[in-house]
Amino acid sequence: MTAAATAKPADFDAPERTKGCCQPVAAPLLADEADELASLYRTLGDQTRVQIIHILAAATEPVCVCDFTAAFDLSQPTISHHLAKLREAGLVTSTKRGLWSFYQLNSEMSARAWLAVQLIP
Amino acid sequence: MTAAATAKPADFDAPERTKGCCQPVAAPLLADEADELASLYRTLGDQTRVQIIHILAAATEPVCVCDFTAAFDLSQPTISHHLAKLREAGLVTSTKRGLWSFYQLNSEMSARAWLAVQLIP
DNA sequence: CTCCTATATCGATGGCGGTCGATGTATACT
DNA sequence: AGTATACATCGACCGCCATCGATATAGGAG
Repeated sequence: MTAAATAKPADFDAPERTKGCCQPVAAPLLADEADELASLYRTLGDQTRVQIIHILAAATEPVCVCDFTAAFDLSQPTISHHLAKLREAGLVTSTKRGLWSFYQLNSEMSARAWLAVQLIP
Repeated sequence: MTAAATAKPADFDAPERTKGCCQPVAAPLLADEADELASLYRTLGDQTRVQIIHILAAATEPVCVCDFTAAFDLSQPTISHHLAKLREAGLVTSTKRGLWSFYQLNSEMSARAWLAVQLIP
């Protein structure tokens, strides 16, 4: 039997070739762009950092580090580590005020990052 | 000197308390919701999976696994692993057709996942 | 100056995940 | 039957990262 004569068992055209099935696919993203995107997602791929962003998004003023250490059942170095990750990713900024550090969402973050952050309620 | 008498060195009100600086912060997200969000981000936090989503978003028909193995410089089990991750996350669906498996974006993925996927050009 | 507090940084540790080769499974062809 | 192909699964390895205790830094209080 020929392939063309058989009824199509699904609703999309199967490749006609009987050997190999390769169709042309979209050109890959530039490695830099794909890695930058994946890096953004990876930054947000941690429950604690999601909660930190949630708190910052709801705050009307910069939030003190001590408030984060009080809000999570984690050590102070771990909180500092997560805040540093968010800072390095450009998602938050920090200002020192005496002994305290205050964090807020970075108003100048990339549009892409802003959309990603907005998924957090 | 009293704290109230000093000029404010920044443009937001510092906590008046001299001991501790804790302000009320937003109630944390439910652990399940935060973890689900972080899990979604983590699924997209890999360059290869970003590229796979990019290819699927540009495709007009389901894409054969062999096209992915041809598009990446990775072993076939690794490609299968990434596709399985995307499938478990509900971002893609697969259909078998003879020897071949075809993948496409899951048209029924959650609204949140859809927005996250849309960040990939 | 001396002590205390708040935060950042350092080093070590444990676990998760990307990767691969080997193998299993199912389908097609002879 | 037997063979070949496409894909999934398994087991192991290895690097990255979240976490912690310990320490450094720096600013305020006495």
